[in-house]
Order: sequence, then C-alpha cells, then structure tokens
Amino acid sequence: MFLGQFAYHIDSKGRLTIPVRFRAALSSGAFITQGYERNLIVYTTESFHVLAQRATKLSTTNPEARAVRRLIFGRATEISLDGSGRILIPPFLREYALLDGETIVVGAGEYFEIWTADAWDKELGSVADPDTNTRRFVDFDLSAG
Amino acid sequence: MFLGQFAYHIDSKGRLTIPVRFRAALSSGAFITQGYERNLIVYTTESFHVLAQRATKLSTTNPEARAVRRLIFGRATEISLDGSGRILIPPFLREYALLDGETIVVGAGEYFEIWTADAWDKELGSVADPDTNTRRFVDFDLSAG
DNA sequence: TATACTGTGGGCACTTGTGGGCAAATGTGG
DNA sequence: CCACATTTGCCCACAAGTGCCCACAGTATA
Repeated sequence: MFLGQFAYHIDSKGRLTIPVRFRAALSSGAFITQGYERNLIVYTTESFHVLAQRATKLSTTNPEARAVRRLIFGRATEISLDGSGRILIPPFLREYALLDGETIVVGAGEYFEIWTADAWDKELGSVADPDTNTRRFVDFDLSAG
Repeated sequence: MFLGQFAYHIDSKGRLTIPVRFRAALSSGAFITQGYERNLIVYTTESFHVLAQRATKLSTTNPEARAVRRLIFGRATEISLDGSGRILIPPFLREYALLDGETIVVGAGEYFEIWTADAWDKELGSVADPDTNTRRFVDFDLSAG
C-alpha cells in the first residue's frame, strides 16, 4: 500500500526518483498514465491489468468507448526503475502534468500520484482543510470502526 | 499490448517509422485500414483475423453492416516492416488520413492508430480534459480496483 | 519490339539525442 | 559529530530516426 507524500526534483530528461518505500512494489514492473486532475498516476502491473482488461472489452463502434481506449492505452506507458531508483516519464505525460522542477509523489493506496509542487499545494488547500474533510467523511461514510 | 504515443515524420514516399516497442508484435505481419475518425488503424495479423471473422458473420441485408464490411475489407492492406522498422502506407490511406509531415502513432491496446499531428491535437483536447474523463469513467464504470 | 526515362521502394549510413550508469554532494539518523 | 543512505548532476555510449543513393520495374516513345 502506497502511503505518504515525498518531494523530488525531476531532471532535464524527465527522470524522477521514486520513494525508497515504494520501490519494492514496482520491482515487477509498473504503468504510468495521466490522472483525473493535471497529475499522473502510477499503477502496479496487477492494478493496471484490471483496468486494461475492462477497457479492452469496450465496443470499438461506440465513439465514447474509443475515446476511453485512447485515454487508457494511448496515454499510458510501461515504466521501470533504473539503477538509482528512478523512472523515466515520457515527454507527453510530462507536458500534460506540467512537470518541471519540484515534483511531489503522493501515496493513494493501490496506486500513487505525481504532481507539480504548485498543483499539489492547491490540492492540499482542499485536502488539509478540516471542515471540508469532515464533510467528505460524512458523505462517503468512512470511519475506522 | 500497444501503449503510449510517439511522433515521427512520414517521408515523401509515405513511409512511417514504427515505435521500437511495437515492432516485435508486427514481425509476423500486420494490416492497416482506415479508422472511424480521420485516422488509420494498424492490427496485428491475429487481431485482424478475429475482426475479419466477425465482419464476415455480419448480415448482408443491413446497410450499416455492409458499410462496416467495406471499411474493413475494401480499405485494408497488408503491410510489413522494412529493414529500418518502417511501414509503407498506400496512397489512398495517406489521402484519407491527410498524412503529410508530422505524424502521431498512438497505442490503443490490441491495435494502434495513426494520426496527423493536427488531428491528434484536436482529439487530445477531449482525451486530456479532466471533467470529460471523469464523466466517461463513471459512464463506463471503469476503475483499477 | 527495344530502349530510355521516371518513379517507387529497399537499404545503407550518418547524425543526434536519449537513457544508462557513475560519482559527488547533501541530508538524515544514530 | 560521524557514517551511511539517497538524490541528482554529468558524462558517454549506443541505438534509433531520417535523409540519401541506387536498383528494379513499369510505361511510353521511337
């Protein structure tokens, strides 16, 4: 399970250090794709296969289904860790998430996300607000019990 | 599985470089045909045979079915990789997709697509829009879990 | 019918940029 | 305060993309 948030600098070639705690989970391969906001999502091989299998079953004659396939397959790439624990993020994903300089890696359970520092700060304004969270926990009926 | 997007220049003879990662899948032959949008679709031999078999079974009395058959059989061509990993795209398909200059190759799982840079940019406006995608994921009930 | 010319496609080679790896510097934990 | 683990900058080699040359085939003209 991916937990916590970590800050790194992406280099000029688009390589990003992965938190040491996350590396073991990626040793058997991983997939990166664009997220729902202006961020990226990294899935383990198992998680991505679930998603890919569902997308493969969609009809190709439905235009909306074709757009979803383009999103899931066309905007994703398999990645692997180099000797220094980095991943190489392809240019089109770097552009999408506006990655350049300070970059935040955020655990999200089954997957983790990659944000620019600026975008994460804005998101954090919402995530860290006690009142907003109280409402969310009520909305989704979440509690530890 | 074909993943990711790649940019190349089609040469004056209609030859297009195929991403290195895609080449092994095409080594035993491939088929190219026109897509549903102003793009082209490349299938592996296996995928094309599945598609062809399904198309063969379609009713000949349904006008829509006849149109699909014409698309799949009438506008398809077998292609192969040359020594430099390129395919030769026949003129009628080049004209259909308006290919000339910068060309984008986009993975879509079982097959991949070929777009002009301009056409892909327009499509990307929809594919990369967070709000549209959130709706699509809900519509199709997709998630990695 | 034969020859010459044109255009298509195969293949080679060069250049460029990507990515792997090493090493230094910085930060953290004991 | 010291030592070890980590990050990130930099260098170099290899591979990939694209331009260019040549051969073969098809067509037209003499």
